[in-house]
Amino acid sequence: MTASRAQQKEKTRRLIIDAALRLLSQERSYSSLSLREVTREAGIAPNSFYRHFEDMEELGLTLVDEGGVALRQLMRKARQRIRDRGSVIHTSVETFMEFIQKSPHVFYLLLRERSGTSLAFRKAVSRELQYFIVELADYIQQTQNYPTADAKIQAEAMVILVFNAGAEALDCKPAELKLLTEKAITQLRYIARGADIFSKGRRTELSSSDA
Amino acid sequence: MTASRAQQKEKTRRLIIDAALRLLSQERSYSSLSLREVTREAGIAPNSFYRHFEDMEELGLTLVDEGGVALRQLMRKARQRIRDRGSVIHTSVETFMEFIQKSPHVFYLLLRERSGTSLAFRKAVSRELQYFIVELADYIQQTQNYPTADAKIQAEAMVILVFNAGAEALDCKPAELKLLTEKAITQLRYIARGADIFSKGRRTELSSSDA
DNA sequence: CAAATAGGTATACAAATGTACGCTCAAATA
DNA sequence: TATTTGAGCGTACATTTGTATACCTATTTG
Repeated sequence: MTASRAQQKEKTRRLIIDAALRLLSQERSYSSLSLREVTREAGIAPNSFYRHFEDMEELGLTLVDEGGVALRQLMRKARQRIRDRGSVIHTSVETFMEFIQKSPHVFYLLLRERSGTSLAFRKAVSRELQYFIVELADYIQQTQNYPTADAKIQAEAMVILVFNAGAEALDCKPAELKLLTEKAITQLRYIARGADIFSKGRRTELSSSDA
Repeated sequence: MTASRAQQKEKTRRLIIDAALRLLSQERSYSSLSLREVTREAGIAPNSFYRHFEDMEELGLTLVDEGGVALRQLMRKARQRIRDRGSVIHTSVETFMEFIQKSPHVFYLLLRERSGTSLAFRKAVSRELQYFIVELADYIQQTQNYPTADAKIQAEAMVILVFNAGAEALDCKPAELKLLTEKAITQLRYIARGADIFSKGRRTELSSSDA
């Protein structure tokens, strides 16, 4: 029952990843973490870090990827809920807010590195958000059959606003959380409505030229 | 023609402020600056820093305040332009994008500290953004006479989207900048349109109960 | 079973940081 | 004019950092 070398290594790797994630908070950004700090928290020697990651940047990108996975799981859950209860906007926003409450550490990372100092990080976070945006745009396009470009612009605005609401949620008392959620929902409804009006003209143009 | 003591002190203070601002870039956040680094850039001794600021946080908050002043100047300019050429949305977005091109250092600061690790910083940036939001909400309320709460929610969404477009602009080639601006304008139009539809019902309710 | 491999550690060092202490000397005050 | 004040500097020190080098030892390989 001795663990294989690969298994043991993976285990330590996870120690590092979890330690880094644990250290993230509203008062602590990833870029402010030192290598030694992470290894200390993980309970290993500083040098052991290098057996798993080239440097802190590589670990960071790994964390962003992990965050992306968590986000996509969330997305799947939201889709399920939408099928069950209808109301895309309401369900999406609420699911996202629940996610932030449940795993804030991941959100700290994504929120900050999205506008951080490392281009690699910014790109990585942006890539994760694109999954959301594309998926949402698809949904919009299917149910409303807008032009693709319009749907994407709309989806992007929505994701940004929800993300922003999440950021605000971190600083607010639980009592205000509901209000905040409602605000985001209202904003998304504005967009949905507005985009609908704007695309209506072009949509009919398209269908008549298609016909 | 010898400088008074107070004048000299103010001069050095500016050296520090300007040095810090100069060090900010897409690759360098305020929180990553060291006190020594700033004084080195300013051309003074490390210890002299303390004659002007308690610590780096105090300097940072000063910078945010300065940034706020710059923003409000910009806002005034935008208002003037709107009077001249009409089209609130188009003019506002373009003015803001010009600002980011012209003084990106201030924007680096606001962008990052808005979601940074210091509550004091987050509050400071939020306060600066509120000026924008309130002003915009006032404008909306006056020209469209919506309920106050609705106007504010709408204004907030708009400011966030413009701010976000600014952040994206930092990473994009000058050629793509125009496209990005147009995207933001479209998003704001969605919101304006959508909010209009939504508030229409309530607006008539109000005026009939007033009459 | 013997040899090679590789995850983990201990020690060590140069670099950088925040800041305490004490000094200088020009401007302000009395 | 004599005294006080305070901005700016130089030195110093403890702390933390990333990482180079060498070593140990359990697993894997031949």
